[in-house]
Amino acid sequence: MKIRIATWNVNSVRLRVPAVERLVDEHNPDVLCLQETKVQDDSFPLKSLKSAGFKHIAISGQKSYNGVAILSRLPLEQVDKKVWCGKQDCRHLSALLPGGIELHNFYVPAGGDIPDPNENDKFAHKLAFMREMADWFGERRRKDNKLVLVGDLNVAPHENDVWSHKQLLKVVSHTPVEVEAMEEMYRSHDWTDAIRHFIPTSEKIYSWWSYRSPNWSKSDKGRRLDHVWVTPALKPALRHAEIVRAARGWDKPSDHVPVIVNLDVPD
DNA sequence: ATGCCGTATGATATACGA
Repeated sequence: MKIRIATWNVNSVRLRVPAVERLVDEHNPDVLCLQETKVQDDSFPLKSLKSAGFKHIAISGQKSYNGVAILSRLPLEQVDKKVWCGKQDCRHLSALLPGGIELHNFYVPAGGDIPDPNENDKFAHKLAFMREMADWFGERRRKDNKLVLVGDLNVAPHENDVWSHKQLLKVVSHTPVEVEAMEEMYRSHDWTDAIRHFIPTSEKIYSWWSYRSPNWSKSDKGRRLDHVWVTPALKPALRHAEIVRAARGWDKPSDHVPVIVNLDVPD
């Protein structure tokens, strides 16, 4: 069974319905995980997105901040959300897909400006969130677990996941303590970074470009914050990965672009 | 080091993003 899974931080789903429709037209994902939907569940644009082809939709949203959703052409079972760091802040949704694939969609806290957990509660929250993720998956580690973890993880781990490793070493998203926390997450279930599985670490790739820099493409000061990971049981199923860079240049763009992975799972 | 811009909100300034 072939399945095409995408993740996209849309920065307001209500403003991005036309962009989602365009992604469907041009890239046709079977499953699309959204972050930063920024809307309460009763105002989610359910009808428009069902019309776009996603019959099965799971949402977890709140007013103004955060919010995640899973849009799917395929049935979703065992939809669940977990409380992380004791907060009900709509940063996670999971569901079981056909083929026994357990999908987890995350929006990891951005972490604020100051990369010091003693001075900045948001940075402390980010590190605690990542450690809790590592612990949670570590406790559930099984050789045959078919897990896919996607989302805006708000960390660009490799040197070539940012436009300038040296200039971003003290900038939240690329600091050594965050990279170490992410490596602890990788180890928790021996995850494979599906994007870097296909694109060597020698090549610079990004999934986010700030709204604040005009001429984002020419200056190209991006970071790779959006990820798709799979557990060892799914590594042989990996077929293709792509980052839809062009989406940053669409009308009314998000500052993040979609990241898509193809899997071929034995029936 | 700063500003740059976009989004949401009992809004016309503020919080947040990263």
